[in-house]
Amino acid sequence: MTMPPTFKAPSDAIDVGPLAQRIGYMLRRAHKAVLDHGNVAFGRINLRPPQYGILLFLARSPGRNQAAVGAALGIQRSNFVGLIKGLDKRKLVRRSRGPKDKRPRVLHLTNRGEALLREAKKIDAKLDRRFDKKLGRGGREKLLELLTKLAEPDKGSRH
Amino acid sequence: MTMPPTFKAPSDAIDVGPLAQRIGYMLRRAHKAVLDHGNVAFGRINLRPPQYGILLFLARSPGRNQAAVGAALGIQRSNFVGLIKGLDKRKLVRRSRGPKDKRPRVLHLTNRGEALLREAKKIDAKLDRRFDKKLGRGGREKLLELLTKLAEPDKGSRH
DNA sequence: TATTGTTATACTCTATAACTATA
DNA sequence: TATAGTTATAGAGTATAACAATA
Repeated sequence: MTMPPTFKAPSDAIDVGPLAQRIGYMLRRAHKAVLDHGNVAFGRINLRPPQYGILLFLARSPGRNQAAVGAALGIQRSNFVGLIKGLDKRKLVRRSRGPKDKRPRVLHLTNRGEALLREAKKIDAKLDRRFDKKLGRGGREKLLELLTKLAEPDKGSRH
Repeated sequence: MTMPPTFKAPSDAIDVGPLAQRIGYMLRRAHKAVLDHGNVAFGRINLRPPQYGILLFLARSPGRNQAAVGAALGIQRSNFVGLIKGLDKRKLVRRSRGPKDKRPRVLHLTNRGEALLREAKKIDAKLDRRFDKKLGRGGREKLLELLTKLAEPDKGSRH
């Protein structure tokens, strides 16, 4: 197994050696690549990817409060405030207070929000086509399956 | 396809609906989960994951300068300074200046650096075993293959 | 002029503590 | 007292500009 040192000098691919086998490193690189694309694409309709996530979630599960939506998306409620305020100011979401419990702000998409979401979904589909081209047949489904397993909380973590 | 609203209330799994099918979202969740584990594990030997990456890279490719190592790891040279200084202060790496070109600082692992890297590799292997358990047989290899494809720069991006 | 390392700075994402108003 | 939203703040990670020394 004595291998000669590899110097993949020429093209734009860099030989990072054993790093290419590290899950954390490759997740970082892949996430950044995908995020960069998302920022550019959604930026055209003035949305950041997390805000698109909020719209998408509210279309399916309207009527939740901020804490619930934030928890589902993995965003702490304090950090959620800025995101949702941005959407509120643009009249993409409605934050109503119920007459019974006046603490929670119940979230709904407005008509404008639904319209923008339709645009955003087109952008998203375009992004997916680009990624599908890279990942190959069945690649996206397999990737999502594996990422879901990684993201699941540890069972019986005796660490 | 009229599906009833899904309320996966009980366990710790949250129903995020269509978000679970978004590559960017799942990459973010998976990356964070893996990073959290890495921070805890490598924190025990006072390393942050990017610093482990530097040691790993230098063991395989010694004698490069900061800009080269940073570029290979996807870290800008300005942001690389703090990371490498931390390793230098702990005598894990040597930053020498050649007599010919006095600008670049040529990087090598010290004996201490090699010793710590051996410890770090054990921690890394332990992390991998944990991830392998989640990912199942062949999961890690497949995941790395897909992430590599995603991280590759776009060819002929006509955007 | 270009390159290497460096500093300073800013912006995003994330994390924690503390406040308010409600319950 | 507990909860929901909010504010402030701090820490990573990342990005850009500018500078000094060197080539």
